[in-house]
Parts: sequence; structure tokens; C-alpha cells
Amino acid sequence: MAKELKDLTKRAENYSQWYNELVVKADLAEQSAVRGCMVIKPYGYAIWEKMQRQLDKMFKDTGHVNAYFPLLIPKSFLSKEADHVEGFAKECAVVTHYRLKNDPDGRGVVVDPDARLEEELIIRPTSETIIWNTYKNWIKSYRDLPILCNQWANVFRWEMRTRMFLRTAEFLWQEGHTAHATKEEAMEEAVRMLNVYAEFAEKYMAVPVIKGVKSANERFAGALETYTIEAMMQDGKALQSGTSHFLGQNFAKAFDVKFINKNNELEYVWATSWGVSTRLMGALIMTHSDDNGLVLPPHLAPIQVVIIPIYKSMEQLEVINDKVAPIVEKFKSMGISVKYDNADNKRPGFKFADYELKGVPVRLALGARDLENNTIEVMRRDTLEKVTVSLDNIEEYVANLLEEMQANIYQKALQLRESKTTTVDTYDEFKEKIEEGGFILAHWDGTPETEEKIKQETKATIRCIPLDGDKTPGKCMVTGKPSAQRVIFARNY
RNA sequence: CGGGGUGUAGCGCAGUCCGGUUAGCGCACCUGCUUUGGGAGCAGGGGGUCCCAAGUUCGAAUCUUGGUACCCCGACCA
Repeated sequence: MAKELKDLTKRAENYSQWYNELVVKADLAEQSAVRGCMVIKPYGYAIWEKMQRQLDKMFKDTGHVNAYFPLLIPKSFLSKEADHVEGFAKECAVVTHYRLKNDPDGRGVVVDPDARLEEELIIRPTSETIIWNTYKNWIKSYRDLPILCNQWANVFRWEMRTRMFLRTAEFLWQEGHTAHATKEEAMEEAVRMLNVYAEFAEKYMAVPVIKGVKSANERFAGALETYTIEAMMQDGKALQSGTSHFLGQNFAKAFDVKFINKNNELEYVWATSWGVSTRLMGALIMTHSDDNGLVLPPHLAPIQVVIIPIYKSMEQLEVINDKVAPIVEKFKSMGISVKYDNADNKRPGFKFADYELKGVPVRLALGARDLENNTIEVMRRDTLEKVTVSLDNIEEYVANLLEEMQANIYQKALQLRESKTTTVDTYDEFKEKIEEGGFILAHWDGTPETEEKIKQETKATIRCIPLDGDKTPGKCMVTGKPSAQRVIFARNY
């Protein structure tokens, strides 16, 4: 019986299949009836909620507020910014009718041809256009600025190929849209939010990221500058985990959003937008999981501690229940989320394996042996180490352990990234190394043509031009032309 | 849209080449007893339009034709 679930542990030649299986078996999500869409199950959603709550707090701490804008966007809005429409047109779902009717010839319903919309509506792939159309009405004077709004929403992009969490047709995200009086202020905002994302990834998700700027090819449609955080998955592929865009005055011009500045002059507004999505769930899963299933960072685990009783009779269970009750209370008072699983319909071994699969950071097991010795067994999910410790001060012991684990899985991920990051100087060496996966630091002449050539020949793209680190100039590995600094190449999800 | 693969019980599959009793196995599910410190054992039980349609045949899960769905690899992907 055990075999079925243990097959999960064989990390398939095919990482995608292994990933899919993990997502389903850890009870995070499943494919829905609609192609490319995903049902996020309660356990998966609980993790997303924890992410949401923390991010939302960080947005508010940096002065932002939440609002909500419509799902449907008039088609004409999308075409107002030329680059923007170019980037999204191919993947938009379009609403053309507003009514169905009973099929006169048969069963079921059909689209009522008389109910055609005068103007088609687009299901938002992102909300810049509808938001800027709205901001136009909100902004008259420099006194109305800045506007620092965020919205939590779903968006829809009709992708050709999807993967749960990493790329689904519909996904949940937050999108911040800000309006500023000056260029400098808007640029600061874009960088500020990039830093918020990086801090969230590293401190809460325990996912090390590289902050950088996108090349022109990879830039957001309609942006002047796109900042990104890039993470490395365990198979060496890159995952773009969050982006923050400096939009310049492009959307202000497209939607004619002007304000009167202090000198009584009419000026276009400066803009940013920034977002992270349920793709972060994918990053979380792919960064830490091991052959026993999910590994969740303590700061985001919906259940941080699970307690499992081991007993031979109901009388014995009663005794354990009494022993555990105050421990549970103590954990709760310390703000540690705890589950006491004394369900009698599963055996302990099953529970052990199941909570490991779900990535619960700490497991405590209490049985007759422990009752005699005043001890408890502690297992940490990251290393799978088991120790038996005294019941006295078990709460503090676990609280410390959780922090240690949070730091440990971050370090582990960081070490993996460093071990899979190489520096190359020639294109031949590059072609060889890219096959091994991982990040490659190389010089590039800064032209889209060279980047495109490398992409065609190696399937690797420039993930970012790093903001931090070595800034030594050099020569492009392909053309030999001057390069300001090394950039990061990788294959990506 | 190209290449490859798969549709048989809730899930995972065998059977298909070479047509032939009542379509089989594992897991899950239900009942009972024994168990419980790493995915329990035994016994009994329930559950099937064999993806759809047409054709060949005395007889089709199996052969033929057409359709369809999903998966993987590409193309695509702020």
C-alpha cells in the first residue's frame, strides 16, 4: 500500500510530472474541468492566505491602500497603449454576448445571437488600462498625488501551455498601481516595491532571490524599466517571482492623465505597477520540497506544529489528551499554530507520512514511553532528524527550532543556488554549461539582437541585470563588444 | 499549431498485438475482529455506458474508420 505514495519520492526524469504529482498529493491543488485552470484546495489556499496577509501588511507599512477595479475591460481601453496591447492581445479571453437562450433544436443553452455586445469586453489580463482610465478622474492637482493603490484580484491569460501554480490561465495576484508627480518619486517607488518583494521572498518564503533589471526583450509591455526578483529552482531553472515596473508617462499619455503642478503647469503623471501571484506558491514548492514531499518554511506553514498521540487503548489516549491540552494552549498563546491530531481512524505511521508530505515543519509524538519519562519526540521536517527531549519547556524548544529551520532552509536554497551559478567568458563554454542548468554570469553587449541569438541557439534568456554584486566591465562573450557588467543567463519556467 | 503518448471502478494500471466463459489487479471505500513508537493484518463486501460514434463479425475492451479528451516534449509565455 505504501508504494503508491512512495513513488512520489522518485524524482522523475521528468521534473514536471514529479512536481504535478507533489502538488496533487500534498493536497494543494488540482486541475479543474476548464483547461488550464486550477482548483486551489483548502490546504493550498491556507498557504496562499498566509502569504497574502504578510504581503498586505508590508504594502500597508509602505503607505499603500487596497481598492478593487472591474474584471471586465472595454476592448478599446486595451488598444490605447501600443506596446501594452501588443504584449497581451494574443492571450485575452473576450466576452462578446450578454445572454444565453434555450437551443431551439435540442437540449441545453446556446449563445443568443441577438445579445451581441456593441463593444466586446476583455477579461482582464492585468489592470493597467482600466485603472488608468479611472485615475484620470481622480487626478487634477499635485495635491491628489501620489496615489498608492493595490488590488487583490484574479486575472486571466489564455496561455498555450499551463502548469499548476507556475502558469495557469486564471491566477490570483496582487497588482499595485501608483501615480506620482515626479519621475524620481515613481522610480523610487518601483525600487521600493522590488525590495519589499525581495524581503518577503527571503524572510518569509526562505527563497533567496536576485534583484535586477530586465533587458528590453523581457520588459513588461508598456514599461520603461522592469525590475525583477529571480529565484532558482532545484533543477537549476530560473523562476521570475515578482516584478515591479517603472511605467514612465506611457499610461498617463495613453489615458490623458494630467495634473497641475506647484508652478501651475499641466504635466503628465508618472506611474509604476508591481505584482506577485500564486506563482509564488510554485516557487515555494520547487525550492524546498524533497523526496518525502513538501517542505514549508515555518513562517508560512498553516500548521507549524502537529502533535500525534501514540496509544494502545482509549484510556491511554485520555491520559495523553490531558497531557497535551496545556501544551496546545501554550503554543497558541505564543502565536504558534498547532494541530493535535488524535483522530482515531488513522494509525500513527500514516499520520507521520501524511504530515511530512504536507510539509508541516515540526512533529511531536507522545506515547506511553514518554509519559513514563516525561519526554516527547520531536521531528524536524527539513532534516527529518528525530530527537527525544524533556517535556519541560518543550514550547520554547520548538519555538527556537522553528526559527532555526527557517534559517536553515534558506541557507540550503542559497547554497544550492551558489553551487549552480557559474561565470563564463566564452560562448562555447556558455553553450556547454547551460546544459547543466543553473545561472550563468556572462558579459553581454546590451543589444536585443545578441540576446535573441543566444535565446535561439541555447534556449537561455537574460534573467536580469543584477543590481548588486560585481560591476566589472568586460567584453560580450558573443560579439566581443564592450559590456558594462555581467548579466545572469538561465533557462526558465 | 508540430512530434510522441494515453483514455478500462474514486485513483493507479493489466488485458488490446493474435476477437471467444461472468473484464481482472493494487490502492481507496464499507462491515467485523485483532492492531496502533514509521504509511496495519486477516476475513467478507459494494462499485464498470471498457472515451464517443459508425462499421466488420455468430461474437468486439480487443479489428477498421471517423471523432473527442487529457498528458508529455516543442512553439508561445508581463
